Amino acid sequence: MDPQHALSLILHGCKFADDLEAMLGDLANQPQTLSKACDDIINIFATSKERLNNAHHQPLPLQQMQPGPDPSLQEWLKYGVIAHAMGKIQAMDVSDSGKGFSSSSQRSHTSSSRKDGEEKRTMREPAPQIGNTDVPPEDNYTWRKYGQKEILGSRYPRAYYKCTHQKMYNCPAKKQVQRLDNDFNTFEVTYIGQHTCHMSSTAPSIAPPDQMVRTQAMVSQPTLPPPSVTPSGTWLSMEFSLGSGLGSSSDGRRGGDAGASAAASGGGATTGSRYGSDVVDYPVVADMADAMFNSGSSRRSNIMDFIFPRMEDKWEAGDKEN
DNA sequence: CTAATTTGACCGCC
DNA sequence: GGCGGTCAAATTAG
Repeated sequence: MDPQHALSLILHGCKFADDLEAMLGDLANQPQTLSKACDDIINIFATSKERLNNAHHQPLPLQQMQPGPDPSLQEWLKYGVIAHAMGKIQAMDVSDSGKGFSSSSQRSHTSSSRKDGEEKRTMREPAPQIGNTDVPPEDNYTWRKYGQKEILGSRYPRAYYKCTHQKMYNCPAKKQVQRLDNDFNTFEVTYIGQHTCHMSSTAPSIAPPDQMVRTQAMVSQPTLPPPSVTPSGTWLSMEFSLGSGLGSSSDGRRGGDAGASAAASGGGATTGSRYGSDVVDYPVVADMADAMFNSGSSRRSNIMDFIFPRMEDKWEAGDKEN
């Protein structure tokens, strides 16, 4: 129904607002961006209000919003000013204005490690603004996380993966994933060693890193998201799935950090199955939570708490089928 | 129950 | 000695 989409809109608005709050500090010196963000939030809420009021008049399901009726709205949902703002911030942080988010800094350097000639390929993977921001490149291999470490001078931990079939096939392939400290939506992925496991089941074929780069490049293009893939694709959308997953799959997790793993279960693993959960597990959510809630230490739930509890079941019923 | 993730400990290199 | 990388026990998820 439409009200439901209105609700999701509201959630988007809440999230934006929350994100904005978290980024107030960073945006302080960008009044115009702030203003625009406010506009967006206002608009989102206004639109959702309209939706609610005109629910019966013009059903405009979020999933089917085609550019036309509400292009701007769609834009907020897809790329959100805040996302752009963050890009700007990051760009500023990086200290040059040209590069921010979703630029084309695919691979940076290729260096060979000193240890026994193991090849080491490092590449930057800009996390897409659309779809699952949390999912670093997908390379048709399945990885198993075997460690995570705080790296000196980096804000974000580095995660260590090895090929899932390492034991069976003695596959030496490993990779390290780490977010740039000044660019939370850019992953630096380092591949070490080559896969010797060309198994058909999980690893369809030899997938050279290039292919992966292509994949992620495709994903990271904010231009034309495949209409069918991401209905409400946005860097926020996964957080919504997180939200629903959180509420549904767990009635209050263990300690405090329920978010990440819940997101993992709900997050989008596209072709590879495990891979998703591997990486999602310290996803941008956590990252953003870290980066954003740093200042305020406010959880993302203040407003959402009202909304989520009763939305979850609806959502999980219709929205997610994982 | 099995498999994967988490996380502190351990190890080697700089 | 500090740091990055890996191991492995404990824990969690499917």
